[in-house]
Amino acid sequence: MVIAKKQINKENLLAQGVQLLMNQGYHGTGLKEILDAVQVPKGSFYNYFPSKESYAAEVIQHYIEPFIQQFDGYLQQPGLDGLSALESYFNELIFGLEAAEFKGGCLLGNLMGEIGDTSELCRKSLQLAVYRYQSLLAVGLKKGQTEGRIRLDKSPEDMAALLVNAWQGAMLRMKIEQSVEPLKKCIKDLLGDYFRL
Amino acid sequence: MVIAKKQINKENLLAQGVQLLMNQGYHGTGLKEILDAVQVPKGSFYNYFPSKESYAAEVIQHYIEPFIQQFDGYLQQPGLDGLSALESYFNELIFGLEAAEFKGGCLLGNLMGEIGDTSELCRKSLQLAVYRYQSLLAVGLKKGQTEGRIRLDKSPEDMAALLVNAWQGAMLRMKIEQSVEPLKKCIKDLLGDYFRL
DNA sequence: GTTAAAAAAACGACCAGTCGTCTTATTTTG
DNA sequence: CAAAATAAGACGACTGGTCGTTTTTTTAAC
Repeated sequence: MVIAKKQINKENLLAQGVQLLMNQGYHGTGLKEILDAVQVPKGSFYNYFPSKESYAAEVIQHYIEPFIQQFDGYLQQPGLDGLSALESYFNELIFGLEAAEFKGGCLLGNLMGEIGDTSELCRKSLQLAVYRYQSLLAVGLKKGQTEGRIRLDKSPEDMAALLVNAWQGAMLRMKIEQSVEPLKKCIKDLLGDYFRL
Repeated sequence: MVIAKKQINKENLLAQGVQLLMNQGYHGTGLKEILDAVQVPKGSFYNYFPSKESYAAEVIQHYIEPFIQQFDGYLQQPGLDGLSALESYFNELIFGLEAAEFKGGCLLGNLMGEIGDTSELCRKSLQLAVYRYQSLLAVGLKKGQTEGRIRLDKSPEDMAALLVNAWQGAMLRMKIEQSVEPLKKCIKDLLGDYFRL
């Protein structure tokens, strides 16, 4: 099958884009670098994507999916309450970022800052990705509320928004401090204190 | 005096750099664009700065100064307690960002994401700028503590760090939502609730 | 007239995107 | 069914232009 090969190429392009765009940014990454890495000829790129901008918009969606799956895994785990699921999930993230030596951070945060208000296409894609992510975190927080572990006087959505925002900021701090300490403090402040019943 | 002209040129370059780097990012802004804007010939750039990277590192410091002055103004204002100083300051920021139609956001946040872990020079500059800013916010929080308006069981430094992080995240959200709502919620959650006694 | 600062010109490398060409599928026709 | 016609996909060379930086020339200061 040739159609399969095409899907594989596209998948490879997206996966490589996640890595390169996260580490070097949108304007800091050339198409050639991406194409060389996945051994796709320059001329073929535009058979897969109409433009670099549209490609980046797809990369954004491709990036967030695993995170949603990962947290959803914790959420579905029987015998694990919502608050513990959140804690376990973020601890795993922190562990991974430490192992990766704080490289890259979050593609969403990086691109929001770099092109969040200059590329309409990417802005919409970022909006959707963050919304999906935040909504899922809100589910975990709501579960924690019904289980009596999380305060009830704040809406899950509002708490999720604060959690996402503080986490994004902590990721930026991680990058310049070269340490996961900001991440740990962020989770401790919110999940370990502010959100707690 | 010719030395004065040189200082003016350098100042103009830095001021223009703040605007362009904030709105378009590091890799998204060419030297030519900056130089054209302040009418400095391209060949002259390296009489002012050794490299683009070093220039950006200086732009970062040039960016944060007014914010420090602005908040310090509120802090010095007699009859204004620490918590109110923080609230007034951030409300003024929000007002300004709304008037500017959410453009740019925060140079520090944007550059932390884009080049915070690829340019060592800028990393150090960002580190210093954030540290200075956060320390000043901590002074305001500490003042609020002695005045009995802010909780005492958390250190001013830790609260300032959380405030900076959440604010950075809220700025990113502002850019993609094209709304100051995230900023308002961020300040309300932290200054209006979590930090309060 | 000598020295140092300023600016023009030039540098190779790279940018996103397009070109015509060649190869492979798909469809049409007998 | 097979052969011919057509369309779609793959591809590397190339486009004009811009990148950050360096070299060379011009200008200004003393």
